[in-house]
Amino acid sequence: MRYKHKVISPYSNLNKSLSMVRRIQFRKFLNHKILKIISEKCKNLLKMILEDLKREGIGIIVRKNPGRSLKFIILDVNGKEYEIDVENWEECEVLKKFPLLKILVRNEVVGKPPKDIEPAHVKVMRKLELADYEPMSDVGHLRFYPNGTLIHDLLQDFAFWKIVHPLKCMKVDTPALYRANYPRVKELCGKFDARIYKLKVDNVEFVLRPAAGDLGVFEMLSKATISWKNLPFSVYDYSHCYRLEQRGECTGLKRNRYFWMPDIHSFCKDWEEGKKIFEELSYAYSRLMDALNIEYAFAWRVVKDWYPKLKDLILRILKNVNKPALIELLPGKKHYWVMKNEWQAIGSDGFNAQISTVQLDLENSERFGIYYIDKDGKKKGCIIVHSSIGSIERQMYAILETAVKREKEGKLPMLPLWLSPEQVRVIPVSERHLEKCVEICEILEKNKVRVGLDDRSETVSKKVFEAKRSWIPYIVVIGDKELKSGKLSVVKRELSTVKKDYKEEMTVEELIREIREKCGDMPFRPMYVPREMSKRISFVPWGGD
RNA sequence: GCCCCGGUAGCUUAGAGGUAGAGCGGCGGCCUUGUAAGCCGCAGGUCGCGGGUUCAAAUCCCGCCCGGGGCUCCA
Repeated sequence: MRYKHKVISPYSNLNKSLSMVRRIQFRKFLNHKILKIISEKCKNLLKMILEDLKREGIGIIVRKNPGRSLKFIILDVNGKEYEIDVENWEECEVLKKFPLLKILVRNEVVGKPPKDIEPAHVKVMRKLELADYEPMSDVGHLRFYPNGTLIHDLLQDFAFWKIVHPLKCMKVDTPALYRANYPRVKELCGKFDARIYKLKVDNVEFVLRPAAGDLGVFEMLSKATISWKNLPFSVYDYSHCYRLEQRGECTGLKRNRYFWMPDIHSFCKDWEEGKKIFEELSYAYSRLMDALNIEYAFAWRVVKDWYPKLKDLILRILKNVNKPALIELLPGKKHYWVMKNEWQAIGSDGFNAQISTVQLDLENSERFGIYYIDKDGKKKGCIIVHSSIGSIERQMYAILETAVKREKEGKLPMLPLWLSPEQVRVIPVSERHLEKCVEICEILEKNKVRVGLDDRSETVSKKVFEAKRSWIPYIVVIGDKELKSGKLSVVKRELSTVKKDYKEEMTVEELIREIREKCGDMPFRPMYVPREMSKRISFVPWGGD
C-alpha cells in the first residue's frame, strides 16, 4: 500500500479535491491517521478535514462506504438464511460449497484483490479476431472484425428469438440523440451528469442516450392510448448506448463507452402481475446464461421493508434456477426499484460483471407520464418491471472469460458451439484432395454448419496448428486414407486436452448430426468470412503468443 | 477524473546519448505435404506526437495522445 493514511468516504463527488490532496502527498510524507467517515451527515466535516489534510499533505484513498447497506445475507435454495459477518465472511458455511458465490461476496463485501494482469479476454478477443480497440475513436469504442460481428449478431438473435419473441414483446426503435433541455431527458441524465456524452449542434445542446428504453420508450408510451385490456405488455428496445465511463475503467469488452443494450420494459396493472413477469424474465435470463455457458453468481438487492413480502418469490426463483444468492438488504429506496436481481458473471481474473438484471418497480408509472385507462374509466399508473438482457459486449466478455477458465482444468478453451465463428475446418493433405474437401464443405454448409477450408499450400502440421490456435471445435483432415474409407478423421476440441488430441473417425452425416444436436435450436448465421483460407484477410496478424 | 507502469516494422520485442536489430506475419520462389510452426530470398521503421537539453536524442527533461493495472463510480 502506497499510502499510510486512509479516508473512507462515500462521496465520490469529492474525488477531484481528493486527487489534489493526493498529488500534494507525493512531495510530503506525514502522519499515520486512519479516518473513517461513514455518515451522510459528515459531509461538511469531511470537507473541513480535507482542508486540514491538504495543508498537512496527507495522502488519501477513497473507499466504498461500508455502511452503505444494512446487511448482506445468503439465501440458499432451501430458504435458509446466512447472515454475512463482514469481519469473518469466509466462515460462512454455504460459501464453502459455492466458489463463484464466494468470489462475488468477497468482491461486494471486502473488495476486489488487486491484480496486475489484464483480464484474459483482452488478448483472446484480438487473437480470435473478434474485436479490437479503435484508435480513431474515443476510449471504450471498440471495432468488431467479421468473427466478432457474427457473435455479436448471434447474441442479438438469441435475445430476439429466445427471449423477446417467446415473451411476446413489442420491438421498437428509438433515437440515440436527445435534446438536453427536455424535462424527461434532464431528469434521467441529470443524475448521471458526469457520464453523459454531450454535444452541441447549431447551438442546441444534445445528449447521447446512456441506456436503452428509458428515454425513447417512456416518451413513446406517454403518448400512447393504453386500456386495462392491454395490460400486461412488454416493449423491447435494442439500442446502442453511450456512457462516458472513466477512462481507466474501459478494459477490453468488460466496460465500454459505446455498447449495445437489449432492454425489456414490462407494464402491469398490479404488483401480482408484476411479480409474475419478474419471474418469467428471471427464468429467461437464466436460460441465456446456460446457452452462453457463462459461469455466474446470483445477486439480489432488496429494500429491507420489502424483503418479507418478496421472499417467497425470491426463493421460488432460486429453487428453479437451483442457485443460492447473495442478497443485499438496503435500508431505503435509493433507486426507483424495490428489488432487483443480477446475473453476475465471474471472470477468470476473479472479477464480477453484471449481465442480466430484472428490477421490480412497485411505484406506479405516473412519474414517467405513463397511464392506462382502467375499467372505471379513470386514468391510472401501472407497475413497471425494468429489465436488461445485458449488454452484448458484456455477454462476450463473460463468454470469453468462462472459455479461458477451461484451461485451469487442463481442457482447451472454447466457445459454445453455436457461437463459434467457424465450427469445422477442413484440411486437405495435398492439392489432389482439395476437390473432395470442397464437396464435404458444401454438404456441411447445406446443413447449416459454418465450415472453413484451408486450401493454402502449407504443411498439414501447420494448418492443424493454426486451426487449433483459432479454437476451431472440429478439425477434419482429408487425405488418401479418407478418400479410400469415405470416413472423416475428426479432432474434437471439446474432448481434447492440452496434451492429447481426441480423434474420431466419423462420416459426414455423423458429424452433421452431432453438430445439429449440440446447437439445438440456437440461432444460426453463416460465416462472415470466405470459406477458403486463401481468400481471407488477416485482421490481427499473428506475432506469436 | 486521479495514482503506477508501458508505447521501437502489421504483431511480439532487443537496444538505455554516437550508422535501428531479431522472431513471427507479408510478398516471391522451391517443396505436394498425414495432425502444434518446411526451406531459401525480398520488402517493410518520421523508435507514439510535440517541445526542450546536447556537437549528437529511440535513449535525458517537460507536455500531450494511446494502451495496461489500480482507486472511485455504475441508471
